[in-house]
Amino acid sequence: MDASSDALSSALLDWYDAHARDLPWRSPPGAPPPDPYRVWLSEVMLQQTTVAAVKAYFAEFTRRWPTVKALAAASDAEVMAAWAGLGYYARARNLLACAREVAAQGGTFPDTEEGLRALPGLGAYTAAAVAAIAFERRAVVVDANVERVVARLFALDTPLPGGRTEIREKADAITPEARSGDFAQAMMDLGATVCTSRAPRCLLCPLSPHCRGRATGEPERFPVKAPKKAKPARNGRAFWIEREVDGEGHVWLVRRPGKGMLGGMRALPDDGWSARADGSGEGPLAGPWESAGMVGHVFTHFSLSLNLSVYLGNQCDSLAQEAGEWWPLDRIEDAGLPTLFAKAARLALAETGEEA
DNA sequence: AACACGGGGGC
DNA sequence: GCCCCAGTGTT
Repeated sequence: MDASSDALSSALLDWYDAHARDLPWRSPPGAPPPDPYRVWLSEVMLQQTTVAAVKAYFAEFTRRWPTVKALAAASDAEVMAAWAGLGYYARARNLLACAREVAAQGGTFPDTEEGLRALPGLGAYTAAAVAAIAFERRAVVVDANVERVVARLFALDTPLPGGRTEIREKADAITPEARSGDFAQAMMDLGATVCTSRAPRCLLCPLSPHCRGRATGEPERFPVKAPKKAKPARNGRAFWIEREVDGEGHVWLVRRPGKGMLGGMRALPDDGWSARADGSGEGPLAGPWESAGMVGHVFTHFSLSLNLSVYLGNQCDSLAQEAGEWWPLDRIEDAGLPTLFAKAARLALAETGEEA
Protein backbone atom coordinates (compact mmCIF):
# COMPACT_ATOMS: atom_id res chain seq x y z
CA MET A 1 0.00 0.00 0.00
CA ASP A 2 1.47 3.32 -1.06
CA ALA A 3 1.17 6.64 0.75
CA SER A 4 -1.89 7.69 -1.18
CA SER A 5 -3.75 4.46 -0.34
CA ASP A 6 -2.74 4.88 3.27
CA ALA A 7 -4.22 8.38 3.38
CA LEU A 8 -7.38 7.06 1.75
CA SER A 9 -7.92 4.20 4.20
CA SER A 10 -7.17 6.47 7.15
CA ALA A 11 -9.73 8.99 5.97
CA LEU A 12 -12.29 6.21 5.56
CA LEU A 13 -11.63 4.67 8.98
CA ASP A 14 -11.85 8.09 10.64
CA TRP A 15 -15.20 8.59 8.96
CA TYR A 16 -16.32 5.13 10.09
CA ASP A 17 -15.36 5.86 13.69
CA ALA A 18 -17.76 8.79 13.61
CA HIS A 19 -20.54 7.51 11.32
CA ALA A 20 -20.71 3.70 11.49
CA ARG A 21 -24.25 2.34 11.33
CA ASP A 22 -25.39 0.63 14.50
CA LEU A 23 -26.54 -2.82 13.34
CA PRO A 24 -27.57 -5.83 15.45
CA TRP A 25 -24.81 -8.08 14.12
CA ARG A 26 -22.02 -5.55 14.59
CA SER A 27 -19.53 -4.43 17.19
CA PRO A 28 -18.75 -0.70 17.41
CA PRO A 29 -15.72 0.53 15.43
CA GLY A 30 -12.48 -0.60 17.01
CA ALA A 31 -14.20 -2.96 19.48
CA PRO A 32 -13.45 -6.70 19.63
CA PRO A 33 -15.21 -8.58 16.81
CA PRO A 34 -18.66 -10.13 17.29
CA ASP A 35 -19.42 -13.86 17.59
CA PRO A 36 -18.48 -15.48 14.25
CA TYR A 37 -21.85 -17.25 14.21
CA ARG A 38 -23.67 -13.93 14.17
CA VAL A 39 -21.33 -12.48 11.56
CA TRP A 40 -21.79 -15.50 9.31
CA LEU A 41 -25.57 -15.59 9.78
CA SER A 42 -25.94 -11.90 9.00
CA GLU A 43 -23.68 -12.11 5.95
CA VAL A 44 -25.66 -14.98 4.46
CA MET A 45 -28.93 -13.18 5.10
CA LEU A 46 -27.54 -10.01 3.56
CA GLN A 47 -26.61 -11.69 0.27
CA GLN A 48 -28.61 -9.76 -2.34
CA THR A 49 -30.89 -8.57 0.44
CA THR A 50 -31.36 -5.19 2.08
CA VAL A 51 -30.45 -4.43 5.70
CA ALA A 52 -34.05 -3.47 6.45
CA ALA A 53 -35.38 -6.82 5.26
CA VAL A 54 -32.78 -8.79 7.24
CA LYS A 55 -33.23 -7.26 10.70
CA ALA A 56 -36.39 -9.13 11.75
CA TYR A 57 -35.09 -12.45 10.41
CA PHE A 58 -31.76 -12.03 12.16
CA ALA A 59 -33.53 -11.30 15.46
CA GLU A 60 -35.77 -14.34 15.12
CA PHE A 61 -33.00 -16.74 14.06
CA THR A 62 -30.66 -15.70 16.87
CA ARG A 63 -33.52 -15.89 19.39
CA ARG A 64 -34.49 -19.42 18.35
CA TRP A 65 -30.98 -20.64 17.59
CA PRO A 66 -28.40 -18.68 19.62
CA THR A 67 -25.45 -20.81 18.53
CA VAL A 68 -24.35 -22.66 15.44
CA LYS A 69 -24.82 -25.93 17.32
CA ALA A 70 -28.42 -25.03 18.10
CA LEU A 71 -29.05 -24.20 14.46
CA ALA A 72 -27.39 -27.43 13.36
CA ALA A 73 -29.82 -29.35 15.57
CA ALA A 74 -32.90 -27.73 14.01
CA SER A 75 -34.98 -29.60 11.46
CA ASP A 76 -34.98 -28.72 7.77
CA ALA A 77 -38.69 -27.85 7.96
CA GLU A 78 -38.23 -25.43 10.87
CA VAL A 79 -35.38 -23.57 9.22
CA MET A 80 -36.99 -23.38 5.78
CA ALA A 81 -40.21 -22.05 7.35
CA ALA A 82 -38.25 -19.48 9.36
CA TRP A 83 -36.53 -18.31 6.16
CA ALA A 84 -39.83 -17.99 4.27
CA GLY A 85 -40.24 -14.56 2.70
CA LEU A 86 -36.53 -13.74 2.65
CA GLY A 87 -35.97 -15.28 -0.79
CA TYR A 88 -33.12 -17.16 -2.45
CA TYR A 89 -33.97 -20.31 -0.57
CA ALA A 90 -30.77 -22.10 -1.57
CA ARG A 91 -29.23 -19.86 1.07
CA ALA A 92 -31.32 -21.51 3.77
CA ARG A 93 -30.46 -25.00 2.54
CA ASN A 94 -26.77 -24.10 2.47
CA LEU A 95 -27.05 -22.35 5.83
CA LEU A 96 -28.20 -25.52 7.50
CA ALA A 97 -25.66 -27.67 5.66
CA CYS A 98 -22.94 -25.26 6.78
CA ALA A 99 -24.15 -25.19 10.38
CA ARG A 100 -24.11 -28.98 10.52
CA GLU A 101 -20.63 -29.12 9.04
CA VAL A 102 -19.33 -26.60 11.56
CA ALA A 103 -21.11 -28.36 14.42
CA ALA A 104 -19.54 -31.64 13.36
CA GLN A 105 -16.14 -29.94 13.70
CA GLY A 106 -16.93 -28.97 17.28
CA GLY A 107 -18.98 -25.84 16.64
CA THR A 108 -16.06 -23.57 15.77
CA PHE A 109 -15.89 -21.78 12.44
CA PRO A 110 -12.64 -21.94 10.45
CA ASP A 111 -10.70 -18.73 11.11
CA THR A 112 -9.15 -18.31 7.67
CA GLU A 113 -10.61 -17.11 4.40
CA GLU A 114 -9.62 -20.39 2.70
CA GLY A 115 -11.23 -22.51 5.39
CA LEU A 116 -14.42 -20.46 5.30
CA ARG A 117 -14.55 -20.51 1.51
CA ALA A 118 -14.84 -24.31 1.58
CA LEU A 119 -18.13 -24.20 3.54
CA PRO A 120 -21.51 -24.40 1.77
CA GLY A 121 -22.98 -21.02 0.90
CA LEU A 122 -19.76 -19.08 1.46
CA GLY A 123 -18.48 -17.69 -1.81
CA ALA A 124 -15.67 -15.21 -2.40
CA TYR A 125 -17.52 -12.33 -0.79
CA THR A 126 -18.84 -14.02 2.34
CA ALA A 127 -15.63 -15.88 3.10
CA ALA A 128 -13.67 -12.62 2.89
CA ALA A 129 -16.25 -10.71 4.94
CA VAL A 130 -16.36 -13.26 7.77
CA ALA A 131 -12.56 -13.62 7.80
CA ALA A 132 -12.14 -9.85 8.04
CA ILE A 133 -15.03 -8.97 10.37
CA ALA A 134 -15.09 -11.95 12.73
CA PHE A 135 -11.40 -12.95 12.70
CA GLU A 136 -9.65 -9.66 11.90
CA ARG A 137 -7.85 -11.18 8.93
CA ARG A 138 -6.80 -8.99 6.07
CA ALA A 139 -9.19 -9.92 3.26
CA VAL A 140 -10.37 -8.12 0.15
CA VAL A 141 -14.11 -7.77 0.63
CA VAL A 142 -15.94 -6.86 -2.57
CA ASP A 143 -19.70 -6.55 -2.62
CA ALA A 144 -21.95 -4.30 -4.71
CA ASN A 145 -21.22 -1.32 -2.45
CA VAL A 146 -17.47 -1.76 -2.74
CA GLU A 147 -17.80 -2.20 -6.50
CA ARG A 148 -19.59 1.10 -6.77
CA VAL A 149 -17.25 3.00 -4.46
CA VAL A 150 -14.11 1.64 -6.13
CA ALA A 151 -15.42 2.13 -9.67
CA ARG A 152 -16.07 5.79 -8.81
CA LEU A 153 -12.84 6.33 -6.89
CA PHE A 154 -10.79 5.26 -9.90
CA ALA A 155 -13.31 6.18 -12.61
CA LEU A 156 -13.29 2.60 -13.88
CA ASP A 157 -15.57 2.35 -16.89
CA THR A 158 -15.14 -1.25 -18.03
CA PRO A 159 -18.70 -2.59 -17.93
CA LEU A 160 -19.60 -5.15 -15.27
CA PRO A 161 -19.37 -8.05 -14.92
CA GLY A 162 -16.13 -7.96 -16.96
CA GLY A 163 -14.85 -4.99 -15.02
CA ARG A 164 -14.84 -6.89 -11.74
CA THR A 165 -11.25 -8.07 -12.14
CA GLU A 166 -9.99 -4.51 -12.28
CA ILE A 167 -12.23 -3.44 -9.40
CA ARG A 168 -10.90 -6.23 -7.27
CA GLU A 169 -7.29 -5.27 -7.97
CA LYS A 170 -7.98 -1.70 -6.93
CA ALA A 171 -9.87 -2.81 -3.83
CA ASP A 172 -6.91 -4.99 -2.89
CA ALA A 173 -4.56 -2.05 -3.34
CA ILE A 174 -6.45 0.17 -0.90
CA THR A 175 -7.25 -2.50 1.75
CA PRO A 176 -5.10 -1.92 4.85
CA GLU A 177 -3.39 -4.61 6.92
CA ALA A 178 -4.90 -3.36 10.16
CA ARG A 179 -8.63 -3.03 10.81
CA SER A 180 -9.50 -4.64 7.49
CA GLY A 181 -12.88 -5.72 8.92
CA ASP A 182 -13.72 -2.15 9.86
CA PHE A 183 -12.39 -1.01 6.51
CA ALA A 184 -14.73 -3.40 4.70
CA GLN A 185 -17.72 -2.32 6.76
CA ALA A 186 -16.77 1.31 6.27
CA MET A 187 -16.76 0.83 2.51
CA MET A 188 -20.19 -0.79 2.71
CA ASP A 189 -21.59 1.94 4.95
CA LEU A 190 -20.18 4.57 2.63
CA GLY A 191 -21.82 2.86 -0.33
CA ALA A 192 -25.11 2.52 1.51
CA THR A 193 -25.38 6.04 2.90
CA VAL A 194 -23.12 8.40 0.90
CA CYS A 195 -21.83 6.88 -2.32
CA THR A 196 -25.31 5.72 -3.27
CA SER A 197 -26.32 4.35 -6.60
CA ARG A 198 -28.36 7.41 -7.44
CA ALA A 199 -27.57 10.96 -6.34
CA PRO A 200 -24.30 10.32 -4.46
CA ARG A 201 -23.65 12.82 -1.65
CA CYS A 202 -20.12 13.74 -2.57
CA LEU A 203 -20.14 16.76 -0.27
CA LEU A 204 -20.37 14.38 2.71
CA CYS A 205 -17.81 11.90 1.41
CA PRO A 206 -14.49 11.48 3.23
CA LEU A 207 -12.97 10.14 0.01
CA SER A 208 -14.01 12.94 -2.31
CA PRO A 209 -10.49 14.48 -2.41
CA HIS A 210 -9.26 11.13 -3.74
CA CYS A 211 -12.15 10.47 -6.10
CA ARG A 212 -11.53 10.53 -9.84
CA GLY A 213 -15.18 9.75 -10.48
CA ARG A 214 -16.18 12.94 -8.78
CA ALA A 215 -13.59 14.81 -10.82
CA THR A 216 -15.36 13.73 -14.00
CA GLY A 217 -18.45 15.58 -12.82
CA GLU A 218 -20.62 12.51 -13.33
CA PRO A 219 -19.85 10.09 -10.49
CA GLU A 220 -23.25 8.45 -10.85
CA ARG A 221 -22.12 7.15 -14.24
CA PHE A 222 -19.99 4.52 -12.44
CA PRO A 223 -20.00 1.57 -12.35
CA VAL A 224 -20.96 0.91 -15.96
CA LYS A 225 -23.15 -2.16 -16.28
CA ALA A 226 -24.03 -4.45 -19.16
CA PRO A 227 -27.60 -4.05 -20.45
CA LYS A 228 -30.30 -6.11 -18.77
CA LYS A 229 -32.09 -8.94 -20.48
CA ALA A 230 -35.85 -8.76 -20.93
CA LYS A 231 -37.95 -10.62 -18.40
CA PRO A 232 -40.37 -13.08 -20.03
CA ALA A 233 -43.92 -13.59 -18.78
CA ARG A 234 -45.15 -16.99 -17.62
CA ASN A 235 -48.54 -18.36 -16.70
CA GLY A 236 -49.37 -21.06 -14.23
CA ARG A 237 -52.00 -22.43 -11.88
CA ALA A 238 -52.04 -23.20 -8.19
CA PHE A 239 -54.70 -25.19 -6.37
CA TRP A 240 -56.52 -24.49 -3.13
CA ILE A 241 -58.07 -27.58 -1.61
CA GLU A 242 -59.88 -27.34 1.72
CA ARG A 243 -61.43 -29.97 3.93
CA GLU A 244 -62.53 -30.36 7.52
CA VAL A 245 -60.20 -32.33 9.80
CA ASP A 246 -61.46 -32.80 13.34
CA GLY A 247 -64.01 -30.08 12.73
CA GLU A 248 -61.38 -27.50 11.70
CA GLY A 249 -60.77 -26.12 8.23
CA HIS A 250 -57.53 -27.33 6.64
CA VAL A 251 -55.77 -26.76 3.34
CA TRP A 252 -53.64 -29.22 1.37
CA LEU A 253 -49.97 -28.19 1.28
CA VAL A 254 -47.03 -29.90 -0.39
CA ARG A 255 -43.25 -29.72 -0.08
CA ARG A 256 -41.44 -28.53 -3.20
CA PRO A 257 -38.43 -30.48 -4.55
CA GLY A 258 -35.12 -29.70 -2.89
CA LYS A 259 -33.65 -27.83 -5.86
CA GLY A 260 -34.90 -25.22 -8.29
CA MET A 261 -37.56 -22.56 -7.80
CA LEU A 262 -38.58 -22.15 -4.17
CA GLY A 263 -36.76 -25.43 -3.57
CA GLY A 264 -37.46 -27.15 -0.28
CA MET A 265 -40.31 -24.82 0.62
CA ARG A 266 -43.84 -25.68 1.70
CA ALA A 267 -46.26 -24.65 -1.06
CA LEU A 268 -49.67 -24.95 -2.65
CA PRO A 269 -49.90 -27.72 -5.23
CA ASP A 270 -49.43 -26.32 -8.74
CA ASP A 271 -49.35 -27.34 -12.39
CA GLY A 272 -45.59 -27.28 -12.88
CA TRP A 273 -45.22 -23.70 -14.11
CA SER A 274 -41.78 -23.43 -12.53
CA ALA A 275 -40.32 -26.41 -14.37
CA ARG A 276 -42.00 -26.02 -17.74
CA ALA A 277 -42.24 -22.28 -18.40
CA ASP A 278 -46.00 -22.80 -18.60
CA GLY A 279 -47.81 -25.29 -16.49
CA SER A 280 -49.55 -28.38 -17.74
CA GLY A 281 -52.85 -27.09 -16.41
CA GLU A 282 -53.35 -30.35 -14.53
CA GLY A 283 -54.22 -30.30 -10.85
CA PRO A 284 -53.84 -32.93 -8.15
CA LEU A 285 -57.57 -33.72 -8.36
CA ALA A 286 -59.96 -34.05 -11.29
CA GLY A 287 -62.11 -31.10 -10.25
CA PRO A 288 -64.45 -29.29 -10.33
CA TRP A 289 -62.41 -26.09 -9.94
CA GLU A 290 -63.49 -22.50 -9.66
CA SER A 291 -61.08 -19.63 -10.25
CA ALA A 292 -60.52 -17.41 -7.24
CA GLY A 293 -58.51 -14.91 -9.29
CA MET A 294 -54.96 -14.18 -10.35
CA VAL A 295 -51.81 -13.60 -8.33
CA GLY A 296 -49.00 -11.62 -9.94
CA HIS A 297 -45.42 -12.13 -8.83
CA VAL A 298 -42.04 -11.10 -10.20
CA PHE A 299 -39.04 -13.40 -9.90
CA THR A 300 -35.45 -12.72 -10.87
CA HIS A 301 -35.75 -13.94 -14.44
CA PHE A 302 -39.47 -14.01 -15.25
CA SER A 303 -42.84 -12.59 -14.24
CA LEU A 304 -45.60 -14.97 -13.27
CA SER A 305 -49.35 -14.73 -13.52
CA LEU A 306 -50.73 -17.44 -11.30
CA ASN A 307 -54.34 -18.52 -11.61
CA LEU A 308 -55.63 -19.75 -8.28
CA SER A 309 -58.21 -22.52 -8.55
CA VAL A 310 -60.38 -23.51 -5.61
CA TYR A 311 -61.58 -27.10 -5.36
CA LEU A 312 -65.35 -27.53 -5.22
CA GLY A 313 -65.53 -31.34 -5.13
CA ASN A 314 -65.43 -33.77 -2.23
CA GLN A 315 -62.98 -36.42 -3.44
CA CYS A 316 -60.11 -35.38 -1.20
CA ASP A 317 -59.39 -38.91 -0.07
CA SER A 318 -57.38 -39.63 -3.21
CA LEU A 319 -54.84 -37.05 -2.03
CA ALA A 320 -53.79 -39.42 0.73
CA GLN A 321 -51.43 -41.12 -1.74
CA GLU A 322 -49.71 -37.85 -2.60
CA ALA A 323 -46.92 -36.32 -0.56
CA GLY A 324 -48.44 -33.49 1.41
CA GLU A 325 -50.21 -32.50 4.58
CA TRP A 326 -53.47 -30.97 5.74
CA TRP A 327 -52.55 -27.66 7.29
CA PRO A 328 -54.95 -25.87 9.69
CA LEU A 329 -56.29 -22.64 8.19
CA ASP A 330 -56.05 -20.76 11.46
CA ARG A 331 -52.27 -21.37 11.49
CA ILE A 332 -51.63 -20.67 7.80
CA GLU A 333 -49.23 -17.87 8.75
CA ASP A 334 -46.97 -20.46 10.39
CA ALA A 335 -46.77 -22.71 7.35
CA GLY A 336 -43.69 -20.89 6.08
CA LEU A 337 -45.07 -20.27 2.62
CA PRO A 338 -42.84 -18.27 0.30
CA THR A 339 -44.32 -14.92 -0.69
CA LEU A 340 -45.92 -16.10 -3.93
CA PHE A 341 -47.98 -18.74 -2.13
CA ALA A 342 -48.63 -16.52 0.87
CA LYS A 343 -50.25 -14.07 -1.55
CA ALA A 344 -52.29 -16.88 -3.09
CA ALA A 345 -53.41 -18.04 0.36
CA ARG A 346 -54.56 -14.53 1.28
CA LEU A 347 -56.56 -14.39 -1.93
CA ALA A 348 -58.15 -17.80 -1.30
CA LEU A 349 -59.08 -16.93 2.25
CA ALA A 350 -60.63 -13.66 1.15
CA GLU A 351 -62.65 -15.45 -1.55
CA THR A 352 -63.78 -18.47 0.44
CA GLY A 353 -64.42 -16.23 3.42
CA GLU A 354 -66.96 -14.24 1.39
CA GLU A 355 -68.74 -17.42 0.39
CA ALA A 356 -69.15 -18.55 3.97
C1' DA B 1 -19.21 -16.49 -19.15
C1' DA B 2 -24.00 -17.07 -18.65
C1' DC B 3 -27.75 -18.46 -16.19
C1' DA B 4 -30.84 -19.72 -12.19
C1' DC B 5 -32.28 -18.10 -8.11
C1' DG B 6 -36.83 -14.00 -4.34
C1' DG B 7 -38.38 -10.28 -2.64
C1' DG B 8 -38.90 -5.63 -1.27
C1' DG B 9 -37.99 -0.68 -1.65
C1' DG B 10 -36.86 3.80 -4.15
C1' DC B 11 -38.17 6.88 -7.48
C1' DG C 1 -42.21 0.19 -14.69
C1' DC C 2 -37.18 0.02 -13.97
C1' DC C 3 -33.28 -0.29 -11.07
C1' DC C 4 -31.04 -1.72 -7.10
C1' DC C 5 -29.51 -4.69 -3.27
C1' DA C 6 -23.56 -7.21 2.27
C1' DG C 7 -23.88 -13.24 -4.01
C1' DT C 8 -23.58 -18.37 -4.70
C1' DG C 9 -23.79 -22.52 -7.28
C1' DT C 10 -24.34 -24.78 -11.60
C1' DT C 11 -23.57 -25.52 -16.37
